[in-house]
Amino acid sequence: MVFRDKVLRFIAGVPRGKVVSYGQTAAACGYPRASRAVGGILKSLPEDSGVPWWRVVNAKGEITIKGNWTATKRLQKDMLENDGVLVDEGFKVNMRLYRHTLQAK
DNA sequence: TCCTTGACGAGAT
DNA sequence: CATCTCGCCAAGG
Repeated sequence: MVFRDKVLRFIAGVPRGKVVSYGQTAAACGYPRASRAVGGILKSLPEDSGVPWWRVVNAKGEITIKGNWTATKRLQKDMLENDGVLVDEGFKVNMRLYRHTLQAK
């Protein structure tokens, strides 16, 4: 199992209405400090991956997307709101309310 | 194999 | 709260 696959699998496990941070995802995959790598993976994520990439935001709960691949801040915001997650004007979500936590603690 | 790239993060200023 | 700096890492050229 490659890091990339573990990441995708983890994200695929994030339930609707919840979000996770890049760092949290990296940690869940065994690399607490590979948050940046996670971003790199999502950047090159195939469109038909079926992975809910929009449920991944940075540690502050902010949508930190830059360019315009298939994804844009606007799109991610729509996807999240469609999930029932509130996104404010600054493209931020309240992590305290929506952060997805693993079963154990 | 070395070098560059970021959808990052935590801390200091 | 806005910036800057530095550390971390998988991927790709």
